[in-house]
Amino acid sequence: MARKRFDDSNCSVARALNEVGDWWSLLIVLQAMYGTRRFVDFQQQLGIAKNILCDRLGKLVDNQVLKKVDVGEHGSRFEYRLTDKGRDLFPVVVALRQWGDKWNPAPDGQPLDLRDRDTGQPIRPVIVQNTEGYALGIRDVFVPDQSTGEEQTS
Amino acid sequence: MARKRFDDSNCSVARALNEVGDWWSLLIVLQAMYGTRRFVDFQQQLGIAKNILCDRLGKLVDNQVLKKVDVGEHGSRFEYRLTDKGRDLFPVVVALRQWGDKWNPAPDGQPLDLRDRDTGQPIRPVIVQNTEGYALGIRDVFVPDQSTGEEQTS
DNA sequence: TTAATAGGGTTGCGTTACGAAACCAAATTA
DNA sequence: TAATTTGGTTTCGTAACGCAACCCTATTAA
Repeated sequence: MARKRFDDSNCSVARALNEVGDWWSLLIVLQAMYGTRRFVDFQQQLGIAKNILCDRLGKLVDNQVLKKVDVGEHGSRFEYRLTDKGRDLFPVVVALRQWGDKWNPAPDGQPLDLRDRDTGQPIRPVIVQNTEGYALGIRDVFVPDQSTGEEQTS
Repeated sequence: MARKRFDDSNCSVARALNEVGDWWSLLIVLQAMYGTRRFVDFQQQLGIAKNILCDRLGKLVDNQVLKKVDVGEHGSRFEYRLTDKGRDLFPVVVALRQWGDKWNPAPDGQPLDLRDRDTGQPIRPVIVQNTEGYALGIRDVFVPDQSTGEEQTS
């Protein structure tokens, strides 16, 4: 049977995964954040098959994560650029990177650290915060019951 | 040919996606964060085929995102519980949820909001921050050149 | 004490997606 | 005019997905 889709799921995580939840899409977005814009560059930097890249770029454009721009310059006719929606995946990608660095450190070297362009300082770990900015763990949050507004035990 | 794997990739995002980058794994982790622990509960709440669930739970246990606990109580013999590594995916999941809520809002209702158990206030959007706590976008960060320590243009 | 039920899987099998290589076409460049 | 480059599409073998059916062990009900 067909692979399950989550387009109409009432879970926003599922809907998000429906757009960027496959093997390649997030990596393409990551490359785009590094500045990659052209088809061949994505292909070479990711080592992805062209038909798959084609498919993913198309879907990402359909989902408005990327936009396809026609640039009539010297052989490279199109560029794929991040939209605001795509750029908004920055915290997701950074959080995922930090998780990977922490729990599956690269065998051969130091983790890639991102730094603040202004100060040159490393960035903070991405965390969930309450309104005062304090870190929250899983047990520190709850989902309010829609009907009563009361706290419910998870 | 075999599906591409990223086990030994020097990119930590790729290594992270290798563990939780498929359609179901992150949703399983999400359910676990909601408190689900037993096989049948995962199955019913996610609507996932049993063999797929079996496979994913096994991989998540192999990757130490979940741990399988033998509980000899009244028919339910095993529980799958988050490890510290699994709990550390909290910011990733929350960031993904917020992205999904923002850009693909549920057709039928309000977004699920998480609240601070202590104050009852909604949580903040997950962002990337510099050492002072200020928000950073893609263009505000750079990857220092390993050899020189100099800033490089992205 | 046997039968029924529930939890947790495994097996088969058809459908779909993935991925490498080959092929294609428009636009440049040599 | 020929050779490249960019951006694709096609073909086809392999791997993964997903449903249904079956299986085994404990527990509960009759």
